[in-house]
Amino acid sequence: MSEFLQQSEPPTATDDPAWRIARSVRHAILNQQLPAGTRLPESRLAQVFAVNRAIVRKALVRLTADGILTSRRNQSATVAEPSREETAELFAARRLVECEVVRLTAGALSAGQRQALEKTLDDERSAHEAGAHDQRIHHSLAFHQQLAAACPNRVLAGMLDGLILRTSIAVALYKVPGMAACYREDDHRHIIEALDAGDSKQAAALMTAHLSHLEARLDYARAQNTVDLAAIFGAATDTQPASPG
Amino acid sequence: MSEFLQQSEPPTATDDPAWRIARSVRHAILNQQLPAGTRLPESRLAQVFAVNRAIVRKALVRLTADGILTSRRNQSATVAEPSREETAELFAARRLVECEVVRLTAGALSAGQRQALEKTLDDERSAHEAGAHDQRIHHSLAFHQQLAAACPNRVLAGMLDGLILRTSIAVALYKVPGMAACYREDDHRHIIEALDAGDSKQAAALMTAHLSHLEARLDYARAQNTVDLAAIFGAATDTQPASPG
DNA sequence: GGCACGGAAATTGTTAACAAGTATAGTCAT
DNA sequence: ATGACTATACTTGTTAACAATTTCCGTGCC
Repeated sequence: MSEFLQQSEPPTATDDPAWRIARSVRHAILNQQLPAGTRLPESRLAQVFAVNRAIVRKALVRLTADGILTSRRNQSATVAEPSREETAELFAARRLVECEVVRLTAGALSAGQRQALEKTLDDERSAHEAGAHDQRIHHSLAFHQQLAAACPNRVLAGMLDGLILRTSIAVALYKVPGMAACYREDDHRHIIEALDAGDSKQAAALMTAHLSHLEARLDYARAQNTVDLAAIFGAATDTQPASPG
Repeated sequence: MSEFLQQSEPPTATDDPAWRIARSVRHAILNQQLPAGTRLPESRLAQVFAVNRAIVRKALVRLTADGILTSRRNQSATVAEPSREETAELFAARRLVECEVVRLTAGALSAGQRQALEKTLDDERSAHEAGAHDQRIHHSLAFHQQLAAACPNRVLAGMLDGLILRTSIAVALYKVPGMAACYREDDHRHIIEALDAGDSKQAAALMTAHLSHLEARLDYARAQNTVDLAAIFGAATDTQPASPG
């Protein structure tokens, strides 16, 4: 029934082990370490995170509800593989939601939020100039997430969090390899400037253009690669430790 | 992270027992049988639905992700109790999403969808004239759900499904008792007419007014009542059958 | 009468084990 | 060499039992 309302779920289950796993998976997806279609077997995740399978299952159910995993019966959960149609729908939904978010946020940024955004902008620019493609994407995503966090409407913010995740899967799936060069460096900064000026209309227009530009450079000819779960999540498996002779 | 994307999750888990439970709970909430704050203990639901607790837990995790239940650690899940602020945010989000949905749906209704909507309109009117308050609400919700189902953008449709559920909880929580009389009978019909005419702008405007009118007549002085789970879900518990004699 | 304390009941958290289904690889026949 | 077939390994589904926590109620004290 539901796949949005991401948000940080404030006090309730921060110490829930299932939540730690869900956060790790989301983080890995945002950092493009888990391409679309990647299988996530319960037992494997249970090993990697050193927890019971039931706990993994809880995280998996949640992530499936978020729409970033797909679960078929008696089969491993996999990272969602949004079709061309769904990708278009995701971008349309995100334009609608994120534009409203910036409208509501215009002129309402706290000093701390403004400062954090500025830092993200700098980090992003640095990464771009250094040619650190993955880093730039990471900071770019953080920019949008901070926008969501700054939105006074928490419901919309949660929806945007979910859409950011899902669109990032689609982008990783359909992006063209040499995409970094086409990155429009000042988009984010212009949006912040409109926000500072309290110009909600301008901010929304810039966001629409920004997202449309991103969508326009997908080419729908994907390639998926396999990954090592243990390496990504930084844990040892030691199921078959080699004994030195 | 996520609480939206309701939708029917087409092929994957239709036969999943956890799904049956989740659907029953959603249905009960939509029919105002489970007021906000109602506790839903795992063992009790396991009894009522004659399944294992793990299955119930799966449904509960999902419904929590949907934002219609809240789960605190070591405590029973309860039906969400949206605050005044969250209710306002829910309505704002729903206006945004549902207006876009009707915009996209205008002039794009299939014959079957059009016919189903017409029937719902008739049912709603009949229920209203008969003074069947609960029935009228049921058909009214069905109207909005059918609109979501008709939307070509499935992502937005899923988000709307979730928002309809959550706003219905808020409405049940904050509605004034004698609300039936204030129901604006022709709102839904006018929207359909705009949809038929392909007038997306008019349809969106009518929907905004419709939702704002609904929100405006909440009074934020709630009263919650307890309920009998077994009676609602129509199952026997027989934990302590009274022996005659 | 109200409040603090304590114990019992109820409830969720966690785990292990088994059952059932699916995918993989190897074999054999064509 | 290719195809179907079978056995094996892998993965998820389901269940029961125990541990930890919370809630509820009754008691005693102020």
